[in-house]
Amino acid sequence: MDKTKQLSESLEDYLETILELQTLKTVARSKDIAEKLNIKRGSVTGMLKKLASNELIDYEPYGYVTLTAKGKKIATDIRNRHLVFKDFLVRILKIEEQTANDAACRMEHAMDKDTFKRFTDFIKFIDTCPRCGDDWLSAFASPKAMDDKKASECKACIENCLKSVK
Amino acid sequence: MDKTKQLSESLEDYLETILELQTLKTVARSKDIAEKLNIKRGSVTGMLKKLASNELIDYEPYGYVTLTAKGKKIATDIRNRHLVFKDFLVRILKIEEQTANDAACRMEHAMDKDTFKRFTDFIKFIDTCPRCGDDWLSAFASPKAMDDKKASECKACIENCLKSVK
DNA sequence: AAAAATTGTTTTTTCCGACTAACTATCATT
DNA sequence: AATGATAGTTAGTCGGAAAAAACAATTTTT
Repeated sequence: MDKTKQLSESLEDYLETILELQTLKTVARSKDIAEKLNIKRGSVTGMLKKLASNELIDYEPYGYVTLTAKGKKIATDIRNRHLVFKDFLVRILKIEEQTANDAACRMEHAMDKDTFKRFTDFIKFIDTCPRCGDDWLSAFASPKAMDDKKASECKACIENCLKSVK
Repeated sequence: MDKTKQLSESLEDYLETILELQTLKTVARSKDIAEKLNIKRGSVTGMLKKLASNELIDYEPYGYVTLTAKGKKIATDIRNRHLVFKDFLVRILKIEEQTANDAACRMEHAMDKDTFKRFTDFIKFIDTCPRCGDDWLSAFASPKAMDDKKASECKACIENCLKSVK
């Protein structure tokens, strides 16, 4: 069992899709996989075989596809990455839904495990540290955020922040 | 001139590498490109032809490779993305140099232009807003960052922050 | 300038992941 | 149970990107 072996982005996407279908519609059908991934039905079979040969899914011709424990772990992992990046893009950077989703789809493959962990920690930090509350987030989101600010404004802002944590 | 045409990640990596070599060693040699990208010499030639046919580099067999204006713009763009991500990973998330570099290599292809702009704005915001100074960064970096904090600690922290901006 | 070493190219092969088209199994309807 | 519709599979092809091996040009060394 070679833990160092890692999947192509493509195979990761299949796993993610299968997980999604499996939870959404209780079962993953080849046709739906094709639809979600925007590829043709015929392309799916071969990939399913590949996933099966890696013991990531249970699959036999004409049968339904289900994730193995191993496959589910990976799939859940990737979905999680997707959600974290999308959340970051939408909630913090204020990127529009669909654009964020597309970017998240690519970002989810880009970080090693440790780096991703660190990233999630950072988001959590932002979400819990009182020095970056909602007002802070909106300050960034506001159009004039990047303009020069007078020190006085900053002072007022921090005083306000201080009040809210008393 | 089809502006919507976009390059594969692979071709983008070639451009980035050529730019790097060009600035580092004044000239990009096929062999060095291969080395940087960890591929064999023989694979480079074909890609150079492709880049040349897209008018992104000036290239003729056995000659040196240089970026055209068009190619240089793209290359600079990508290098910029690389640097921004790497800086974020190293300076803010405190990821180790080499790991950060690898992740940046992948992230640099993942965001559309607007999303990336927004990301850089966010970093700039973090770097200029007095509510997130160096002490704030270290607070995240410190091992106990993610532990629960007493409100009193937070209060003291913000008071400190306030002082420094007076 | 000739020999040797280095660098660049060509050609052929391989792998991956998709497509098309034809075929087969399964399901739904009557 | 027969018919047709839907879903899944097979087989062959293609494009992209890299590899390997053989060859050609260019430098370097002497």
